[in-house]
Amino acid sequence: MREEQQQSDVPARRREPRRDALDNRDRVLAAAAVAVRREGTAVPMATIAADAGVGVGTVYRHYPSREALLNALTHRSLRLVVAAAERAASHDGPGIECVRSFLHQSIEHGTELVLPMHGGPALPDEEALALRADIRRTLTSILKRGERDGTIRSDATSADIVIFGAMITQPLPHIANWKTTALRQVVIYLDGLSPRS
Amino acid sequence: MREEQQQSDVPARRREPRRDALDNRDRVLAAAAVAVRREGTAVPMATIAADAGVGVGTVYRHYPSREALLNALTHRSLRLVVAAAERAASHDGPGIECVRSFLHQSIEHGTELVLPMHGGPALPDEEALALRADIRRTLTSILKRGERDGTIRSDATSADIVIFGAMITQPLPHIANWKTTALRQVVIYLDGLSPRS
DNA sequence: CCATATCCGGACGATATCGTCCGGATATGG
DNA sequence: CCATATCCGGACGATATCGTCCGGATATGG
Repeated sequence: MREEQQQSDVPARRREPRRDALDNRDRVLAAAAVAVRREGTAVPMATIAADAGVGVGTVYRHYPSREALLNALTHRSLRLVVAAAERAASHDGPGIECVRSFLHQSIEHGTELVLPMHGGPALPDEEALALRADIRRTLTSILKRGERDGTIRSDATSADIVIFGAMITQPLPHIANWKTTALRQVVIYLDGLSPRS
Repeated sequence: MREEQQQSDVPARRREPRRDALDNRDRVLAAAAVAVRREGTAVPMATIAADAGVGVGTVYRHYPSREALLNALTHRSLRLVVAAAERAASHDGPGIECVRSFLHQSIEHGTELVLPMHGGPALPDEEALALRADIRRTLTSILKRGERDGTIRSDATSADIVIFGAMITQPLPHIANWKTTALRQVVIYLDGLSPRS
């Protein structure tokens, strides 16, 4: 009663995923980020599919539920923030310039980011915690450096930077050049981060 | 063929709206603000009705469409901001303390505010423009005062304050005490608003 | 090049939300 | 207190979105 089955006790070697499938997966995730930031987390899946140029079936195949999709979006955002923090930390200049770099990168990412503040899920899972820890560690080292070289006040914490970074990525749809506006807030905030005279 | 009609060429004197109707109207608007900030602008009308403790019919009677409701929410928010600015301006202390008061009041309003940054409509109508002008005027006078008494840098604009105020009213659902976090950002920002030494 | 595992699009039944409408309840003016 | 203008709740038909499923297309390994 088990003829015609492949040898089923050996976990069948699966092919690598097809290239087109991986491409579509990326396209869906990128389109979903923008769509969620534009229309909210209840944006119809059909809209995301259309924006990504695929059928709804493809969206559901890669992300079986809206929850799974939103979780993937937030993980992706956390990875983007980790990368931004590490790039900022690799700068040569004083600590405050690393912070500036981090905030500028956050602005550049713009509507690609879907974090809890933007309506994304809270994600208490292990991977998210690890990514958050990464961000905290890297930013803390930047702040320490700034404190040593006298460019950052000593009571600043990584949470301050993370929160402000998320705040300025709120797009201001009715303002034509919101990037300029965001950069302006960064200037003032960085002055606030300098040691008190 | 016009007997039994009241004299119809005189614009019929309407009764005042009933008290219960006005109460319901307010309850709906307040519940809608919180619901929209919690679930986005696509939140089901039935949810808003349930939160307000009324039937859906009552919501649609006062606000015939979702668009009308969102517009009313944003008008209400603008009125709240106007009031906050004027209360801040009536303080006796130096200019920077007026700004602090304004930002603290914004935090207190929290999820009552539904502005374009929070997903609300852009509202280019006449009343909204007048309210925005009010806000700009009042904040500008505060900044001027601060510049004169030496507590605020001279290049700060009312737009800076408005935008930052809207930014810190983004709630951070995954953070237990987001008010504390917001107040912390205000401290740093206000230091950034002080004149450079 | 061929066999086939993998993937795709989108139709379709199920479910959710919309916005109206009306029988009954209630506040108001006199 | 009474007549009635005003208002209310929620049922209901219309419409929108969900998530599955399968016939056909396509990339891959050999």
